Amino acid sequence: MSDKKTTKAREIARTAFTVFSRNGYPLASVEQIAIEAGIGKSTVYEYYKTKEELFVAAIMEGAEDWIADLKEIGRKTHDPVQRLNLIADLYLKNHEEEQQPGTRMFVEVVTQTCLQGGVFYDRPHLIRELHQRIVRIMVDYLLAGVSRGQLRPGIARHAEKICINLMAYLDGILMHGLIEEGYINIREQIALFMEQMIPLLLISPDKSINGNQHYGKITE
Amino acid sequence: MSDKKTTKAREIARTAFTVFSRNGYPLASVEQIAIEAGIGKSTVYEYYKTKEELFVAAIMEGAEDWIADLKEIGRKTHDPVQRLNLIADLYLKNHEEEQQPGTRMFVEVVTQTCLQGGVFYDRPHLIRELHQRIVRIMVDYLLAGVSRGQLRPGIARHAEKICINLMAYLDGILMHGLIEEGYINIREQIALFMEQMIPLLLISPDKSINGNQHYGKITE
DNA sequence: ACATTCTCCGACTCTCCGGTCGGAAAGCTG
DNA sequence: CAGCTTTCCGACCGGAGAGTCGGAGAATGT
Repeated sequence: MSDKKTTKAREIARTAFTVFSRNGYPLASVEQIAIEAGIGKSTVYEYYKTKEELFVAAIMEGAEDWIADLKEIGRKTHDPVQRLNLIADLYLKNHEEEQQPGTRMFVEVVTQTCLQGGVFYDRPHLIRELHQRIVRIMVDYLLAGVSRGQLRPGIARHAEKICINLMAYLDGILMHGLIEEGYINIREQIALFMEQMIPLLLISPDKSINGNQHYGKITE
Repeated sequence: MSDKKTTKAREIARTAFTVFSRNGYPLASVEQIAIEAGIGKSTVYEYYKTKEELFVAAIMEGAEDWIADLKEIGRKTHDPVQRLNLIADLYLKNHEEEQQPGTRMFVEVVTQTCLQGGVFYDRPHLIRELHQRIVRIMVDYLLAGVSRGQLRPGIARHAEKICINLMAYLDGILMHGLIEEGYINIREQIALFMEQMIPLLLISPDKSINGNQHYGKITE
């Protein structure tokens, strides 16, 4: 019974995720979520006490998927450069997905975290913990690259900063992609960025040999 | 009379800007804006037909300030590296300002542009034009740097992409700053980024001489 | 001082939506 | 089938806020 209940609760949270990402928290009505989940509005309240609680559940559901994808990369390859490129691909995949729900939800999270009266305004730790779990995974990838002798030892000290900067860039470019849909070519933007960034991390100063071939050369 | 009227209209738009940036579009009530502007709610409607129209005016008011600051940089110095660092400083200033209204408004603009029912959802051209004006200014700075022989000619071809990437990064890191207030040191993050980025643009491969001294050395 | 216009706003309406409640339907037990 | 529990939901409540309206009061003109 309780098992059945949590399954249904997660189902509702998934539907909620799509509706929240499409309309944003304030404009997404519980009724609309209920309709798309094929249930009555009151039924939603059997599973979640408030709209806020439902939103938190929806975010957590989405975040766990994201983190799972990130960890999957670590299993797919042990080459640090490959890993970085796959991370960029993960963002890119999000961008190319219909409606870009992931990016929109990221924007929504930022809004709800920093705005007075936002859902996460009084629970910033929830978001911070997610953020740090993600950073941690990426830092581990960089450090593993140093251990394997492929990345410069010097970056170990800045590993966290580097990862945060990478995330910031990728989040930022996807947001610009939302605004300038069709005008900016996100794939090329990211390719250029990675092509410039990765050589800075490599142990060999000879970029032409170890350079990033993942997206093909962009610069001359 | 008409002159007086536009002055007051702009005054209202400025107040609206602070309220929208603090509470976000949906939660900011016209009444609250009226209170903070020291006028009655109905008076607001003398100047703006709808809440949406007021929001657009508020955004435009803020954007013009931002663009003016950006142009000011071009007048202050003609050194391209200086200019880039001053652009980063402009973002940083925004971050260090109380409440970070600029960043919040950027988030709000993204939300209102890409969400169904958002204010700019049906007028994406307004945002796109602003975006392109900003990109254009930054591109001109890069091209001027190439002309003066300080930046590599090769970047001219990618100037727009480079500027968009820089903006994406800066916007992204400020957003992460909103989430992780106090945990991430934005100044150091940006310093690291600029320190890595600028040498890639310089004509001389000798980074130790021409390197970016603006924030001081971060890497070893 | 009177008329006219302009600026302002208090009080109202109307709609939307989060959340509740009481009871119907379905499922389980014996 | 009868009794009990669990799951569901239609109908309602209350509050918030966008936008309206009619008139008060100030400013301007004559």
